Amino acid sequence: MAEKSYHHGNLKEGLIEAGINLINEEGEKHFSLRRVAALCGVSNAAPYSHFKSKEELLKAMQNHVTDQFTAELKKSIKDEDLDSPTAIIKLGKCYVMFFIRNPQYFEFLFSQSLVRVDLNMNDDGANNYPPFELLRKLTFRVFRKMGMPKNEIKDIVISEWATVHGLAAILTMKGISYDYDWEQKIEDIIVHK
Amino acid sequence: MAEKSYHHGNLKEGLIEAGINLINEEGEKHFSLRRVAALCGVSNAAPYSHFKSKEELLKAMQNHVTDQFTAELKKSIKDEDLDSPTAIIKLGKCYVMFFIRNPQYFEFLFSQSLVRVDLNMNDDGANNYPPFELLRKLTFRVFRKMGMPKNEIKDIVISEWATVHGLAAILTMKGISYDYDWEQKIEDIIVHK
DNA sequence: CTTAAATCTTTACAGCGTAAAGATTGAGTT
DNA sequence: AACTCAATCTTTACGCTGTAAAGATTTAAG
Repeated sequence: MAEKSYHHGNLKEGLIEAGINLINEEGEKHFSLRRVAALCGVSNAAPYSHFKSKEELLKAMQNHVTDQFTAELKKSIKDEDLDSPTAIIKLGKCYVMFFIRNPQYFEFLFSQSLVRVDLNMNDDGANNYPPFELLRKLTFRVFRKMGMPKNEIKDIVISEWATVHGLAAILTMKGISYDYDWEQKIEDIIVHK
Repeated sequence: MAEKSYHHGNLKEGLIEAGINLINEEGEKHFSLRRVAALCGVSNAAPYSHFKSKEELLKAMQNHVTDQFTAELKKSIKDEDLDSPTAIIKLGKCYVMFFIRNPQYFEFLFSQSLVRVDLNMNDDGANNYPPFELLRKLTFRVFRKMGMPKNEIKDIVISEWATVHGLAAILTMKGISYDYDWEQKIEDIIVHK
C-alpha cells in the first residue's frame, strides 16, 4: 500500500513477481527488463540496483518458481508411506501435472537452465536442483528397502526422472493435442514399466 | 565459387546454413538476423527477400536440422529386423545420442517448438514431427506382432518417447556432470523397464 | 547534523527486428 | 537486340532493447 515515492520499498521482490506474471501472460519472448520495470512503476535502469543484468533477474525468477515447484512436490508425498513405491508414483505424477497446469514454466525453467546435477549421485556432487534431489532420495529409500543394490537404483532414478521430465516436455509442447484425463493417464504411463 | 556480385545466388540456403553454424558456435542467445546476414556478406535487410521474419528463418533452420535428425534415425534401423523390439532400442538410442553429439540442438529444436503431434494417434492427426512418426510406426509394428491391443501400444509409444526425449533433455542440460559410457548406459536405462 | 550508502532517474549508445523506398540484375518477350 | 518486369539486394529510418555512466533522492549510521 506504499504511496508513490522516490524509493519503491520492495522493488527486488516486486520485479521478480512482475516478471513471473509477464512470463505467464505473454511468454518469455515478450519479456524485457524495461517492461518489468514499467510494470513496477520505476525507470528503465532501476532494476540494476538489485540485479546486475537481465539474466540475474531471470535466474531469481527461475529460483522463485523452482521453490514453488519443490513445495508442491513435497506436499504431494506429505501423507504417503515413504517406504512404498506408491510415493514415487505420487511424486512423478505431481512433477508432470505441475507443468500441465503451468505450461509456460517448462520452457522458462529449463531453457538456459540453472539446473546443476551430478548424475553419478556420489553424494558429494553439487546438486542444486531440489526436485531431482527429492526424487533421488525417495527412490533410494524405497528400493534399498527392497534390497536393490545402489548401482541399479542409480539407473532407475535417471529413468524415472527422464520419464516424468520427458512427459512434461511432450505434454507442454504447444501443438500437442490430447483428449485424455491426464491425471490418470500419466500414472498408467509411469507405472507401465 | 561465386565472385562478389549484387546477387548472392544462393542466399536462402546460405542463410540457413550460416544460421545453423552460428547456433552451433555461439548458441541461440547470440543469434541475430543481422549477424547471419553479415556472415553471408549481405546487408541487414537482405534476408527479408527470402524470409518474412526472423522466426521464419529460424523455422527453416529447425526444419533443416530435423531432416538431418530424421535421416540419422532412419539409418539407425536400416539393417534391423523391424518386427523385433531390438529395432526400437536402436532407434531410441539414436534419438538420445543425436543430442549428446549436438547438445545445442535440443533447446534449439524444442524451445518455441514447431512440433505438432496428435498423441491420440488416430491416424488422422496432423503429425508433423517425423521422428515421433518413426517411433510410433515401428512400435505399433513390433507390438502388434506380439498381439498387444492398440490402446496399450499407444501408452507404450508415449512412454518410449517420454523416456528418450527426457533423457536427451537431461543429458544436454549445461551443468550435468556424468562419467558414463552413455552409449551403453542409455540402452540399459531404456531397456530397464 | 553530517556523511555515506542505498536506491532511483536521466541520458546516452550500440545492437536488434523490420518497414519502406530505391538500386541492380537477370529472365522472358517481342 | 532492346524492353520490361519480377526477383533480389541496399540504404535509410524507426522504435525497442540491454546496459553503462552520472546525477538525484532518500534512508541509515555516526
